[in-house]
Amino acid sequence: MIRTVPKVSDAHREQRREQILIAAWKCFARNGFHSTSMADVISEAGLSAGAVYLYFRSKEEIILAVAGQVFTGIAGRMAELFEREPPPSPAEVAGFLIEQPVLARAQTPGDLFPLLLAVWAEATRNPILADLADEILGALRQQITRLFERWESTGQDLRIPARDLAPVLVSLVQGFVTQQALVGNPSPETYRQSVVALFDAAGLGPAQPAG
Amino acid sequence: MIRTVPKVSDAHREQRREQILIAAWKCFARNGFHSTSMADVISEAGLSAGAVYLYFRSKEEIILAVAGQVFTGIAGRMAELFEREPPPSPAEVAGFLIEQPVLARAQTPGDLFPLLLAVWAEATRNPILADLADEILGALRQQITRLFERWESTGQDLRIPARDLAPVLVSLVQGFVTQQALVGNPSPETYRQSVVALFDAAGLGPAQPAG
DNA sequence: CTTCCAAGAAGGATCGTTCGTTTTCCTGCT
DNA sequence: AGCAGGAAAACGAACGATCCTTCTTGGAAG
Repeated sequence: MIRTVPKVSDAHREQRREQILIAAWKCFARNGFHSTSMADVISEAGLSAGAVYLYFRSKEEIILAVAGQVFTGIAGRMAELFEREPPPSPAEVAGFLIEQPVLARAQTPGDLFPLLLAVWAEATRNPILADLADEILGALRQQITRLFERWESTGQDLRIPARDLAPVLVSLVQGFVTQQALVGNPSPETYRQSVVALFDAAGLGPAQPAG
Repeated sequence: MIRTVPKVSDAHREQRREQILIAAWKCFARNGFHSTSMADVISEAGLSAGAVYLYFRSKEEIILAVAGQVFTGIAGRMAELFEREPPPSPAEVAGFLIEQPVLARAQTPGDLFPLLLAVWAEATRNPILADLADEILGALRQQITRLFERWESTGQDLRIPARDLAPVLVSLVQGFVTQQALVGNPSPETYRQSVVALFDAAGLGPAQPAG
């Protein structure tokens, strides 16, 4: 009986997909989704057109894969924060949330921040990305909300409904990414300090751990 | 002597340009810059290809014109705030800055917020737009900074350097626009109240208008 | 009649994708 | 162990579609 055996292992196959995604990431970060051609991605990956289309069905599929990595990559970085005990203060939460994209930026193949702006813009018109953005953003807000509620349950006074304050935290991150991508400042340190100082002044600190 | 007389007045000519820009605005807000074809703009304007190219040299020129309107339109709305006497508190400034894009959104031909995301994304790779963004954002920050300094000079305590707090205010607006464009919430009222409450709690209120 | 605006078909270029061919590498037999 | 067979992977030229732009033609206004 004749059995067809995979030419290369699944691991190798997954590695090839990663190679293509990294190339696409670089191109998309540099020129956005619609100004990079498949020829750009193919050239950056050092492969041929036919090879790339063995691993991805279309350009759209590559876009969705990269955008998905961007979303889940950043969201995944936040996970640790939400498990902390005792619950950190809003000032600490804000400081942490601002730090993460900066750390992620240093580890990505292409500049994360312009790519993030491209993903947000694309999510306003691509239904699949819109659903993903809704899911990720909703989960992030909900986890921040729960963190605030836990913080309140330790006897602290939030003064603002937790679910209303969460989007403000998210804004502070999104706005920082936007301004950094657009004009390259303010610096992460300065910005984080200002935000933390604001929350401290609002009685939503301290950075001092309760204990 | 033969003199060439304009067939239509300059006013009419400017009106035609506006007609095309409004059509382009709608298309760009719906599909972004690079996913709308000139055929889309031409069709939306109810004109012919040849006619459109009588008033604009290229698609790029239309993109720059629309993006310029978006930038200067929003920046222009803020102008009144910076003239106020006595200087408004940071809480009032924040509330005002958040309100303006919402008011502008109701007056634009197409949805302003997705278009704004597209403009920001495009500004990260188009040098001309990058310069414009740098100029507009820089001016906005500087005017906010000056407003804070004036507020401090009335004896109030800002607790954070004015030039460091300004980008935080900008972030709160950018983040709100981003979240509204992505998931349609939070509502302007809820968001503005939360931000104002935060600044009030930080001693940067009151939101009560002077007068 | 002259002049200019508008129209829309056509041109030239680029794009995403496919497909026939070549190369590579695993498998099974000698 | 080494060779032959074959299937999968890689290549890259080519295709059809779409894009931006131009240019010729028609018509309206002064």
